[in-house]
This record gives sequence, structure tokens and C-alpha cells, in this order.
Amino acid sequence: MKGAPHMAEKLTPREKGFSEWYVDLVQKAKLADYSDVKGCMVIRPNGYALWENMQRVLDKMFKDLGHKNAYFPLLIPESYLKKEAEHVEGFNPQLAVVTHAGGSKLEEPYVIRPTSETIINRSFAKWIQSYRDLPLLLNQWANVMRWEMRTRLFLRTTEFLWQEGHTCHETEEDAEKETRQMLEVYRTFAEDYMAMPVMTGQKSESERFAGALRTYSIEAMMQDKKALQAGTSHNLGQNFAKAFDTQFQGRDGKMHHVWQTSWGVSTRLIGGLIMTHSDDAGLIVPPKLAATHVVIIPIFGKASDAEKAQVLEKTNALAADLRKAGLGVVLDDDDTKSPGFKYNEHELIGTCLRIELGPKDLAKNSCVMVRRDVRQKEFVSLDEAVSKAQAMLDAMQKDLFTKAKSFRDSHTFEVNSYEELKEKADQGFLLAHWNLDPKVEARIKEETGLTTRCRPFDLKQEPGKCVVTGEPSPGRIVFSKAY
RNA sequence: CGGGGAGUGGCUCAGCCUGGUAGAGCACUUGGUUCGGGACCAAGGGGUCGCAGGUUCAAAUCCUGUCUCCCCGACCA
Repeated sequence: MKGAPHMAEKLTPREKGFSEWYVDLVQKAKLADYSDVKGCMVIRPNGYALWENMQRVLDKMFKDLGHKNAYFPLLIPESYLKKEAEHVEGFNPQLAVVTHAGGSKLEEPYVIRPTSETIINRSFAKWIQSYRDLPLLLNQWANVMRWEMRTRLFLRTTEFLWQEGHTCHETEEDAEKETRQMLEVYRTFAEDYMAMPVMTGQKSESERFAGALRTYSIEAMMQDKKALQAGTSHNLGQNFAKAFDTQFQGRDGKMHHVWQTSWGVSTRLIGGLIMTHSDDAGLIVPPKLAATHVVIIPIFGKASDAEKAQVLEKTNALAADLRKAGLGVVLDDDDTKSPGFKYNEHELIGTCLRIELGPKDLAKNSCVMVRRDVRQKEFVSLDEAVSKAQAMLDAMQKDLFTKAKSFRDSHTFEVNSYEELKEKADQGFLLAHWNLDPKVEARIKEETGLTTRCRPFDLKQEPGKCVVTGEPSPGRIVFSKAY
């Protein structure tokens, strides 16, 4: 007897409403939940596990390059923020401020950090004396708060988790090298671990971080063809060093301001991961970041008690073997739920690989394996189960990237007129000439909803004519609707 | 912040217009039968109707305020 599908369990299909699909998925896959605090979310164990895996990988990548972790206060004296004029101007509208503490009004309000350049520079100024102290390479895993008008789970919340790298260098060249190097780290992480292809490039003047010389970003394309800025790396020049008097005595015996960088990725990456790979059945997670790689579902059918015992014994042994091989394994032997229910459930929460094992398989010394992304059944000998599972996970990791990349590439266009730009506004990444004028950029945004994402490094910059004004353009920049 | 929609057991929603003892399906608990794509039967448990005021003999229902969420815009990682 088959019951009707439980409509309540199904996600809104992407075609019907991408935003609703996303919200449904985040909640039904138990990644996050709303809280009673405006704009803030609760990251549930399924979601936090993804973040922990991201942290683990990134942390190692940072440390391998010589960065060390540290921790600075959540609260920043308001006066610190005001030291760098552009910085405070940029962040002012988004600040939460603590005015009272310990039962009385504070002499000077504290700002809840929107980012930590200022308070970190206060320490840098104390710690750095000589060029021998450089480079100084720090990273902080922390929460930050930016008051937002409109929030979306993972993509934009008032409080979010991130890492912020902060480095000091002797020369501008060293700082630039670091800025670009960390952007490459982000690209590697996004592509090799998240299986999310990204464009790297420089942000336009209007998209530059408040207080930076230059901002670079990695930009990914979501399944609805909108861009997601997935990470940023800033060359801060000497702006903060001058504001906080962070100086060192150079090889020439004279005092110099340090050259700085900062770079960050946040829990927004989880949103990017979801919107890059997942489907109408639920979450799809690249194996390299999955907490649970395999679910084993024992099937009992009309089996006798003795057969059931045998099935259970086999599934237990298989689970142990898979774990020994380093995989995250769940043995779902709950006999109050039907196999079909479990299939759907694990597709919803994004378990990478499903293994079914029943009496019929036992008789053939085999099992059934199903990859979450392609959902096709494959019969596998139990003797080869572990190696086959690993091979399927490897293939899945590669295929997810390939699929996402071909999606992005097939929705990336060279556009040569303003008409065409308007026409293709919803179709993905549009490579167009622009004369660098922020007013023209603002007009395009106003009229089409398109923003400049970045000037891609791997796109040869050839002069042309601005699609709006016809004036000279140094090269094409990516326009897209964006999160 | 503007426009639109919505808050009623864990979830999806009905009831509200026209005030009068709070409902359904799913989920949950227990027992039994089931089991290769969301099983079935039976018996149970669970809700001060987002919150705060007000009107009234009486408020989920009417009035005022407020909070939150969703969709579409403007601001941002």
C-alpha cells in the first residue's frame, strides 16, 4: 500500500519561485531557523556542520600560508571607527551601538563590530616596531553585525559568522601580492571544495570596501542566474595605518606606515553552496564539505527474522568499513519509517550517497548505490562497496563543479549595446564595456537592476566603447543582477 | 524604508466577513500489521489563536498599537 505523498514535506519547485524554494530548503533541511531577533537566524546542526567543514578547510589553507589566528573584542569604541573617514561613512548606516552597560550610560558608546580593521589596527600600532616584525599575518574567526534593511537566511543576516584576515606588510607590492594571493585561496576553496565556479576580479570604485585602495572579489552564479559575491579581498594601502599611526622603522632607518590587507568569507558561502547545486528534492552538498557522505538503508521486505538479522549484520559491517575509510556514515535502521520515506528524507537533507541493502542484495552479495545528484541506482558488489563509494563521491564532486561551470558559461554573454544589456538583464553574466563613470553605473542600475560585479582577471582587457555613452572603455566588466 | 501578503498544537492550513465551549490533515506517543521511492489500523498526548492595549456580559473573530516572516523595490557581504 502506497500513501499519497505528503505535500507538506515538498519544497516549492525552483521554477515556481526560486526564493521560496530556497527558504523552504533551508528550513526543511534543518540548516537554519528564524529567531525572535530581527534579521538574525539560528544556525541548526545541519547548517553548522557545513560551516565547521568550511572553517576546517579554510583554516588549514590560511595557516599553511603563515597566518595565525587571534581574537579581538566584539565591541569597538565609537571613536576608533571615526578615525578613518571613508570607513565610518561607509558603515555608519549599518551600525548597532551599545550606549548603556553595567546599569549606567557609557562615557563613550561602543559599536558592535561590523568588521575589525579599526580595533585591530589599534593593536598593530602597538605591536609593530620594525620591518623585522613584518609581515604580520593574522586571521580572526568571529561574528559581526551589520544592520540590514532586508535579510535572507545565510545570504544576508544582521549577525553573521565569518573570518577576517588582517595583514601588515613592508611594501605596497607585498600587500598587493597578499591581497591577490588570498583571493586565489578563496577561488581554490570555492572551486575545489564547494564545487562552485567563481570569477575573480576587481570591484568597481563604487563597490570598493570603505577605506580600501582596491577590492577584489570572487563572484559565483546561482541557479537563478543572479550573482553572489562570495568573498572579498582588500588592499587597504596605508589608509588605516595612517589613521591609527601603525608605523615601522624600515631598512632605511626611517619610519613608514605599514601596507595592509584584509579579506573575508562568511556564512553567506552556505547560501551559495545551496543555490549552486541543490534541486527540487532538496540539498546537494559536494562530498568534500559534507558531514554525512553515506546513508545505509537496510531493506527488510518480507524477510524472515533470520534474514533481517543477516541484513542488519551486513549493513553494520559495511558502515564500519566505510567509516574506517574516513567517510561520514549514517545507518538508518529505524523500522518505523519506510524505505521510501528515508530516500526522500536523505535527499532533502543532502546526504551524498545512499546505499540500499536488502535480502535480494544479500543473496547476490551486492547492494544498491545512488548518488544524490544524479539519483540513479547502481548495483555494486559488497566486496567493492567501499572503493566504489569513494569513487562515486569523487565523481560527484567533479560532476557538480562541471555542471555548475557549464551552467555559468552558458549564461555568460558579451554584450555590445545598451539595448542588448537591458534585453539580457535576467540572463546571467553580461560582459560589457563601460566608461568607468559611477554616474553611468548608477544609471544602469537604476534602469536595469544590473550592477557591476567585477572586472575579471582572466578576461583580456581590450579597449572599446561604453554601451551607454559610447565613450572609451578600458575593457569589459561583468554586469549582473546580484544578491 | 515603500508596495503587496501572512502570523491559529511541531508543520500546512480552515474558522474571522456576521463575536458565544478552538478544528482538520500531516507530524508525535503506545500497540499491532508493514517495509526495494514519502505504509496501514486502533487508541492517545499536545494550542492563554504573534505580542500589548482597548470595545463588549462575552474576542481567534471588532478597534488601536507593536513585533516577526514571505514576495517585489531602494541599501549591503
